[in-house]
Amino acid sequence: MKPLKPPISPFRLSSLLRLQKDPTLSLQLFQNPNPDSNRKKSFRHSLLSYDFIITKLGRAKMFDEMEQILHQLKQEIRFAPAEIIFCNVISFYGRARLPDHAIQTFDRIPDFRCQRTVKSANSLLDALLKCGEFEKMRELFLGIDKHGTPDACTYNILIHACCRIGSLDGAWNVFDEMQRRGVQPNAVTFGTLVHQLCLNFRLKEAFKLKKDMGAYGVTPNALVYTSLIKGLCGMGKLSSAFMLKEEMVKNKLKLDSAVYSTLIRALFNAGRKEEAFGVLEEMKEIGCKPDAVTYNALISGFCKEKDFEEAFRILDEMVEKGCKPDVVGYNVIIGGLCKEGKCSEARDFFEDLPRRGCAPDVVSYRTLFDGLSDCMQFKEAAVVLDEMIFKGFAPRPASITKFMDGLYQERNLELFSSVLNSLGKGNVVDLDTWRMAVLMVCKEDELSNSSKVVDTLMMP
DNA sequence: GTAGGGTTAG
Repeated sequence: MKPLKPPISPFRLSSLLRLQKDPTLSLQLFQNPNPDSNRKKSFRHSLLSYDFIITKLGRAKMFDEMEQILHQLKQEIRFAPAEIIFCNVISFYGRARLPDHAIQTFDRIPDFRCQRTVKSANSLLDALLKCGEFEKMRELFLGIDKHGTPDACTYNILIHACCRIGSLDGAWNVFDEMQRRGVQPNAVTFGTLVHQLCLNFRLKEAFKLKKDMGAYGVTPNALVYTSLIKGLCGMGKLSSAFMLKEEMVKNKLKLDSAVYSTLIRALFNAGRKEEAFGVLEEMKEIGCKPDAVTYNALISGFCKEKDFEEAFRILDEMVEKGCKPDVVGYNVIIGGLCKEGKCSEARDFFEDLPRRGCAPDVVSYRTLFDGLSDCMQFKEAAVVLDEMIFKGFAPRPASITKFMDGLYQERNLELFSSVLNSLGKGNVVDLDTWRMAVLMVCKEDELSNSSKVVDTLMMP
């Protein structure tokens, strides 16, 4: 007879949950902590366990399961959950572009015997920003006093929102407004503004702001420096960028992989590959581990040089060094191969992604679709299109136009009609593209006589 | 782990 395992304690469960990487296994553990036990008495989960499981499910976008746990948490009268749990849930929904879910979560916080403060309001503001719901952001901000006094974080999100819509003037207005309200700008405020100035190639103003920060009692941190370094690199001022890196060292700021990835990319773009390897060496010397972004910069560099052998070698090196290649790196290779007309190889590589433990994302599909389309491999492109629509992704409108135009040039009526069908079903075509397709059909007698195509177009 | 930076596509 198998010896009975002693039942697991809530405390032990929470530490198991913390260590469990797989969200599905975590959920099983949470729902059935004592599989051997016959006791059907419900397990008294700790608040920490709830916290862990909700975070894991949210990160994995397993929202139905997460909502189920939240429902269970609501029934627990033993404790009142901390607000941070809801802040996290709101930001998960924001990242997943589900603004209504984010709003609902915020509205229901009091049902959990938890007091809302400006923190969850800020989380919602940021989630709405990520979803591009600017009108809803405005609404929330106007009524934010119900939940607390706007703090630096609130204003920083608003500044970020202004930057997103390209209004630096608006950002400065918020910057002034926060000071009128007695809220001091902090490192994040300046980091956001400097970054935006650099994006707009307004380096001079960015550097002036870096200097002016001191008057607010804020010193430039690594993020401010990284923005400036990237800005300089973008203007081709590499030696200034390197000088800034040395200034970071002088100011005892830790150099991280972000700084180095920027420099490596810039060196490759400037055709100074050898120096890029020198930078990589320096990283090793100071104990800064290259991460996926660093390696991706190298992969991108090699792809631009059409040196795919080296690009693939970097992938191997990543695996060797224990750095998991990510979807961005794979997308770079797919795009690079397509650009060189090697779209069959790109497709083979794309199909190999699952085996390599990577799920293709919307960029992977779009890149491959565009590549096949450019190579006139319309049949293959159509297969990719169907698959991406099935996955809930959509091609860029310009890609569809180009693709349909190619089919039209080839007089490939059959594929034209079946693609229209897919596009209609997937509901991924905007009105302009649809109009263009109709026009193309009508212009072509041979095609317009085909009732099959007309039927497709008439479809609701 | 309420907010800001680095790699891809556009």
